[in-house]
Amino acid sequence: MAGQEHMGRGQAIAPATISEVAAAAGVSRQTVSNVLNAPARVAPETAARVRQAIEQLGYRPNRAARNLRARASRNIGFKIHSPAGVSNLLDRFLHALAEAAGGGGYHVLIFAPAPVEEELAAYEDLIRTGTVDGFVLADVALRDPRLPWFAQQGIPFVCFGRPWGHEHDKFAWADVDGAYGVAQAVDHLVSLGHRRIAYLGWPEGTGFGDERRTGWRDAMRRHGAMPEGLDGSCQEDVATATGAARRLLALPDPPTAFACGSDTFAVAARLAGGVNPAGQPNVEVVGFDDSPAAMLMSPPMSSVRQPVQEAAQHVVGLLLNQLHGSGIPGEGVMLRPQLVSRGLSRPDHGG
Amino acid sequence: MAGQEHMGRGQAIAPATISEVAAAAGVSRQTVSNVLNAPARVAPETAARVRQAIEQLGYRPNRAARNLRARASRNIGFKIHSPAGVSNLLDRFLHALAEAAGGGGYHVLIFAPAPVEEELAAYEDLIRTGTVDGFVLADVALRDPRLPWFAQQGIPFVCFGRPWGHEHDKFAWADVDGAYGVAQAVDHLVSLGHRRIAYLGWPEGTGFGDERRTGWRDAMRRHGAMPEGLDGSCQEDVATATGAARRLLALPDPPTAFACGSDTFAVAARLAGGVNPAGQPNVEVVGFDDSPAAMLMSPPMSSVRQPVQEAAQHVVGLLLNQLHGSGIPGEGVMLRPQLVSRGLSRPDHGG
DNA sequence: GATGAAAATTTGAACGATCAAATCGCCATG
DNA sequence: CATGGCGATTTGATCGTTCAAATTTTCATC
Repeated sequence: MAGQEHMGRGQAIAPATISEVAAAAGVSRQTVSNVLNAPARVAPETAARVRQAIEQLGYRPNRAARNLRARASRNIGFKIHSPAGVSNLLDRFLHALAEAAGGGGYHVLIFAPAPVEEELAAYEDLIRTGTVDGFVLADVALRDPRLPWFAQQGIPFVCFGRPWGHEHDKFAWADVDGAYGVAQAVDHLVSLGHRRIAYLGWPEGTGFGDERRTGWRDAMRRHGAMPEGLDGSCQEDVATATGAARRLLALPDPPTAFACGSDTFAVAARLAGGVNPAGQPNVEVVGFDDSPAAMLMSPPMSSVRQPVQEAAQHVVGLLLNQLHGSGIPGEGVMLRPQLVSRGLSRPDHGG
Repeated sequence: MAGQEHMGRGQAIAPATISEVAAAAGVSRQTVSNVLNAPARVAPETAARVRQAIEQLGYRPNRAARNLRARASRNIGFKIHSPAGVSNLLDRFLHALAEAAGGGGYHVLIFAPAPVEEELAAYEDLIRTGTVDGFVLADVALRDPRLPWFAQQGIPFVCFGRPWGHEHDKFAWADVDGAYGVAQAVDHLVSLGHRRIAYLGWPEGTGFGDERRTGWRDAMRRHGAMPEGLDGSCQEDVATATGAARRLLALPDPPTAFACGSDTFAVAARLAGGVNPAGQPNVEVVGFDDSPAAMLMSPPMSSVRQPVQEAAQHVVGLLLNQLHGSGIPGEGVMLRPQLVSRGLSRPDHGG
């Protein structure tokens, strides 16, 4: 009975080798290898015999030996950074990344370089030792110096996020259209009856933040609303952002709603707006990232959700294309986020 | 000039091998190896010459070859699961894990088995192929069947969380004293003048949740307060938990404060309690996990913070001990969480 | 200067897989 | 019946490193 049962019970694991399988099946090493990697070359009965031996011995090809011979690790490197803010975007992305990588026979290897100055050295080390075949970058900054450096070194990589500050068609990336997302937020707020819609997000210079702000401004103009004076860009921490939102609300003609660059900003906007005697927020707020906190707030908050799963799939696809030689390093994929609308959506609001 | 400069610029990377370094330094392969792995065996001037050659060629030992020879991957496997709730505990843990592993020359390899039924097969595969040397489990359930299975298979592993439902001294683990944490929360609430302190957490059967509830009950008794009727255990989603909290608040002698099993429960308790005309919450709530949301709430919420960094360090230490033969698989480390007290802490609260 | 011990270095083999080339067996064809 | 061709299988070499054992060098001692 070939079986599901485990054979060695309780002992430390000493996996079978290809030679042991070959001996058990009465064939040579190479034939076993062919059964697994080029079944067409093997006669059907031989293949069956070999497969049975594989089952019986629980054989699985050794990864290190394969890697050595193939000069490839089948690992994707990902630098993990300390989480900040309420968003769990990176969490979701990492999960999706592991899933997508697994589909292609790859694994995700995470690392956390202790001092920042050693970051480039850490990347270089992982590549030179053959620990990973390439990288996924999820924290691309404006004019990120890593990108040209990677390219110059011939290190394969793909960005989750556009290479802001560089020519987009020189690097591989998958990203979400932030301008479209914020425009959706504005459209939603307009449909609720709002005209004075402020923006709360990062100050000029983050790339993705600038795009989101542009999305807000363009959408406002499209609706014939005036964005002037309603830009509340500031640092992404609640204290600062709450202050910025309060300043806007103290204007002679204050905003009745906020479109925000992130859920952290959105939380700040809600705090600044306060609640009316019925416990309802005085300002309508739409966040970005759809973090768990958005749903758990009272009342729940609308937020723009990024298609993280698709993004991860594209990122992995682009990287594998590069690794298998069939892809160019200058390829971009743009995805559309989706507004998750929450709340009672009654337009009898401001005024 | 031995250098920081990179040498091959723009070309695909073809790292130097140990033989090339040996040739450049005029020594044999083994001497180069010794310089790196057993410097005491090499004459000082020879070592210097070899080191210079290493620098010049940018040599880094190939990981696959090392792994093959050493029969070890120096990788720690970690199954990543979809995030849920406001807590970013796992995020923080994963970051700390990668950091701790890196300190010991290891890396963290994450994977996400698609269907749950294949989970054990996925673990087995990673071990049999030598892709990882052991596992860290951060999602140990009550009577988790993986633990005895791993032990029986001789697969090294360490749990972040106690092996509830099994004999604790049969497995390796590091965990945080949940009872102590909730007791701290109760102490804090008592010091604020509260006596009627309810508990909101998971229903019987999670292990860690049961311990936290016990911590609340024991602390209440220690203070001479009566926990009876104030246990609001229910599923961990906001709708359900809000309902449970409301039922408690509707009692003839309602609680004035809540100690909670997680920040998600705590958010629900705050929602159920509502705010007074001044915008202040009607009930005092202490959460667990100190998620970003706790700090961002208005007013900020106290929460019990787990020493994730230390936990990760211990987890890695215990695993490496097992892998290096000097550790037994039945060792546990208990850590103390710390209450992060927030808010204006004015004791003039309850009726 | 011979002797031996200790230090320094080198050689050969092995880890487990796959690639490339060689060999074997079989059958159709002339 | 020799020949060629083709499918199936095997052999030898190799990926880059480290272990174990062998060898060479150094140096103190008598």
